[in-house]
Amino acid sequence: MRNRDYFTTKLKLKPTRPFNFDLSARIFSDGDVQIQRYQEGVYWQVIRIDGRLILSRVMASESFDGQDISVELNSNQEISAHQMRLAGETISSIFNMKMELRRFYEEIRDDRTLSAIASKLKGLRSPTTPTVFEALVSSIVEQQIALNVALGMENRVVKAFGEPLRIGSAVYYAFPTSPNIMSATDEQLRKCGLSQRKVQYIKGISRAIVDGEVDLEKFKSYEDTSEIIRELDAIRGVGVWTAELTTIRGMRRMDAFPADDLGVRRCISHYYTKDRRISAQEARAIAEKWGKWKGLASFYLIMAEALGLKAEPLATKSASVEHGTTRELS
DNA sequence: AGCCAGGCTCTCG
DNA sequence: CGAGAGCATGGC
Repeated sequence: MRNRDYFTTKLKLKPTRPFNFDLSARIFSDGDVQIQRYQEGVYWQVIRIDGRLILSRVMASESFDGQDISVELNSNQEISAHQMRLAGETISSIFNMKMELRRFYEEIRDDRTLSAIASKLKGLRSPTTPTVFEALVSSIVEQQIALNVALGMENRVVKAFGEPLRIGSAVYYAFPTSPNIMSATDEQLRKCGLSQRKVQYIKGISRAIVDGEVDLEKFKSYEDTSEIIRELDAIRGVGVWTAELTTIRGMRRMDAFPADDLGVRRCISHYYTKDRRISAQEARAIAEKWGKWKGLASFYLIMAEALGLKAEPLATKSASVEHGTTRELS
């Protein structure tokens, strides 16, 4: 369909159950309106399909249980059926719609603390970036500094080097590709707030990708998550923490467990040791019960803390989650 | 004002 | 080879 100066088309998605779109998208409530954001029931961001930019608007669809999803695509060129299918897969991937959440809930059944939290966050998915590159770059920017500070820097980088897409009177930006980053000067990247070190890491990785020395997408086909972490860790600027976050956020590896992460440690100590600070080793011991789902379990704890869920909720209050903005964690 | 925040590398001893 | 300095910005 032609709408003024751009094309628009719609498609539907059927996530595995249970799926709570509002809860899963809420992490993007504070997102930038020109990059990715969830507001008034609609999530939007630019995705790249066949090298072309498409604005995606995602919302709950009418279905028997209210868990199906409707996506509206806007582009400057006609969108083929093939591209629609790819766009659907990308959106499905962003919200982890194919993840078998029920397996996770079964696995943690013996952990009453986490089970209580999970029952209040039923249907929550952890988000995934469309590319491994995006997860890796974001994680590097987030090293050491406060999350809100890092997110501000990331948004500046996206607006400075990401490709713009004009839809109607609005302009949106796609996350920069490795060639986009490689062609940026150090000074330009520094102006986004990055340290000289991080500029070197990010440009070095981008150059290695463009030169064909590194292929981040290939890691998705690895069977062993720890092998991915080992190889990522060998890259300059990437340590174990960055590698773990990259596998979780960029490859849906829910078995990775970022025990060194300050936020994860804080959440575990909040819900398991009455806020007594714990070592990475203690954190690992507690996480042992979560089996192959340690990464998702960590995400649930972080969301629980962000939403202000009580430590020992058993019974009384309803399972509804208060409306409120949370910090963007993806 | 100064310290710390979801690390990592490089340099010393 | 272990310990420590240095780094970016913003919130407290």
